[in-house]
Amino acid sequence: MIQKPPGIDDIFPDKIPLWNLITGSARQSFRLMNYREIIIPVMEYTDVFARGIGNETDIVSKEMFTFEDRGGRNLTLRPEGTASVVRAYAENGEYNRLALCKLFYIGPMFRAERPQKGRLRQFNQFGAELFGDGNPYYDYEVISMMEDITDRLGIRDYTLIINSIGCPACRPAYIADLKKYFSSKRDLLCDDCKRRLEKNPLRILDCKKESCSALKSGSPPITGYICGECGDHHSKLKAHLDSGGTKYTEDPLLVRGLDYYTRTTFEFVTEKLGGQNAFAAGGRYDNLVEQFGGRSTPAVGFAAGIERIMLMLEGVVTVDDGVDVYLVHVGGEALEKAVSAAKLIRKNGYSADLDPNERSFKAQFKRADREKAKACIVIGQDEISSNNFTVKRLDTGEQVSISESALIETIEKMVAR
RNA sequence: GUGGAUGUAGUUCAAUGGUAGAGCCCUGGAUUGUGGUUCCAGUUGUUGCGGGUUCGAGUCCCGUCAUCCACCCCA
Repeated sequence: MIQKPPGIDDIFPDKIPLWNLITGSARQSFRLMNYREIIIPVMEYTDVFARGIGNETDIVSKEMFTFEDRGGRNLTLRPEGTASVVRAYAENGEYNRLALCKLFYIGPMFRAERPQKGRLRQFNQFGAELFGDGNPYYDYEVISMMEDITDRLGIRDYTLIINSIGCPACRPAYIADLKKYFSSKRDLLCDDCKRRLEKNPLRILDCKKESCSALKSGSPPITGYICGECGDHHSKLKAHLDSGGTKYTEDPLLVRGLDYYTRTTFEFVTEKLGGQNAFAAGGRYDNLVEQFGGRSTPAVGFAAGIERIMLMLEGVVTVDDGVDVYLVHVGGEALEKAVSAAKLIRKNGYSADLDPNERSFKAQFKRADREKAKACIVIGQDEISSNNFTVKRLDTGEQVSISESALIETIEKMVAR
């Protein structure tokens, strides 16, 4: 038996209603906020991610699907969306000129991690990016957009965590002191953190080892370092969140695994996903467009994991999408009548299905039931001779005999919920 | 990448080292034109794969692949 590679899943029809509910809610929310869709490539030059996300990050250093194509180009399957969108935006002069540019995307991402609950090697994200304005209102806008999507989906059991990690003007002093602090405790750190101490001391704050966690409380809080402008930005964001009625928790220890963030970072976390507690996250990245060779452009955005949201909604949301009409026929002549009736029904926008084999009424009704049909049309000897249709509503059992001219009207009544 | 657990019918699970089974699902039927409930009957297996031990392996051992969980990391 040929199998799929590890961590790569098929999504079968029974999951599609939930999938559509989630992506549909996201699209709806994006539309209301005036974001427009962009479809970005599934692979890029490796450099897009290496420079965008940061060479020292785990994503780039050990989680990418990277390969050489036949022309000797070094390509990578995208591990996230932001770097690609920024590359597309910076590369396209038309869009790069715009004073303000709001984009969203939906699609698969790839990371070569060990699969487990809520963590796949190919997974899907939707996300939004805004370019061209550093106003903290827009940090609020993308956060509230994700809040709106969870709201539409009926997700209540989550926490929004926010933080400011400063900017290139103020962060270096913080990192320097952080390094100083943890260096004095070096012997107590785990091996990973000893390495982080050299390469990216901020990441130590993300370590979940108890021994390292215990040291965090004594570390200098970032709040004491961020400059006036960053502080002002952060309080304005909080003011917007407050007036929008958005609940949040401040966590000065929230640092994210991608190097490009400046000022605002945020995460939507839940207890429901086991080890993988974040289902959406994002932040501001004011220097990334410039890094990609575009003109200096402030930007902010977020991404959400569709499969993780599906996990949260499983069992809570049930959607059934059966066929509208199932045609039951007996006798060769009846089949032809069923075929033309089915065509008429579909022409009027209702789905219709039938079994072309000569099977008993009972068997066909059973099939109709399994297909979750809302109504059946019965065509047998009686209907042939009277030139009528028998239409039966499956939930109530109500049944009527009508002429072809009344067929669509009758179906409309029975199929409407 | 590290650690632990688990792989038997489509599915959920049984089977002291001694002939591979059950529920659900699926197919058909219950006096031949009506589904969902009920009753009856029936189909379904290279026991993940490859070695080894044994008279004999689903069961014990080794390897391998995959899944799940945790670490790690992140959406």
